[in-house]
Amino acid sequence: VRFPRTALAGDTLQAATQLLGALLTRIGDPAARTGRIVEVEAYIGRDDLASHAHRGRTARNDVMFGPPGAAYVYLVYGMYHCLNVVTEPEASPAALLVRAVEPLQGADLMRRARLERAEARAARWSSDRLERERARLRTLPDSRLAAGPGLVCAAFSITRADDGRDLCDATSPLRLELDPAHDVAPSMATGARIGIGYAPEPWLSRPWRFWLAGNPAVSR
DNA sequence: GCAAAGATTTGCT
DNA sequence: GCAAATCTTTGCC
Repeated sequence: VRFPRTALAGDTLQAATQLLGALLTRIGDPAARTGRIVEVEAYIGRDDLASHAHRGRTARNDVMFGPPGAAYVYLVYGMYHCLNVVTEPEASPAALLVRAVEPLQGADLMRRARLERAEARAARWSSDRLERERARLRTLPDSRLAAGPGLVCAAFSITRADDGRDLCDATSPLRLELDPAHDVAPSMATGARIGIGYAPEPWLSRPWRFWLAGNPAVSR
């Protein structure tokens, strides 16, 4: 089922409750990778000192200032990509960081994507380090394949090339889908955002992280 | 131009 | 619990 752009066009905290439980799909040929979004974080407006938008519009965060439904993808710590879903109307910079996804389809492809990423980087590694990584990935449970924002992008092969892509377009190779049969309300939990120690209060403690309590794919 | 930091993940102490 | 890995973006000179 198509994910309605209207669910992202308004209040970001409201949108978070819609995005939680939705499906993220990467089209492949012939197989696709699909998972349920089980953890998100909201970054809202120029005032939010934890948000990339707080210093205004730049080349990197440009799509945050654009229309809702676009993918905002950036590189953190020089090695991990993070996927955000842009919310709120144009010129109102806000987004939801996709922190964790529970694999539903194509977990084998996600595992392979994680492995290929390690192999691509292995040129500068010792041979036993690569071997250890291979062994670790072999025994990693499916539920941990995308259990973190950097891991979501590794498992779904998301890079800066996907920045700006329309996630609400039903023909997009990377897109959102609604799962009407799934009700997240009973297990939804909220808390402070993670990894924003640089931000002062009250932003540091804003309960803008949402997750499905008890789900094995939630980060940490 | 250059220096510093970062919406992370992993492994070791 | 702490530090390393790794490189783009940003801010300041």
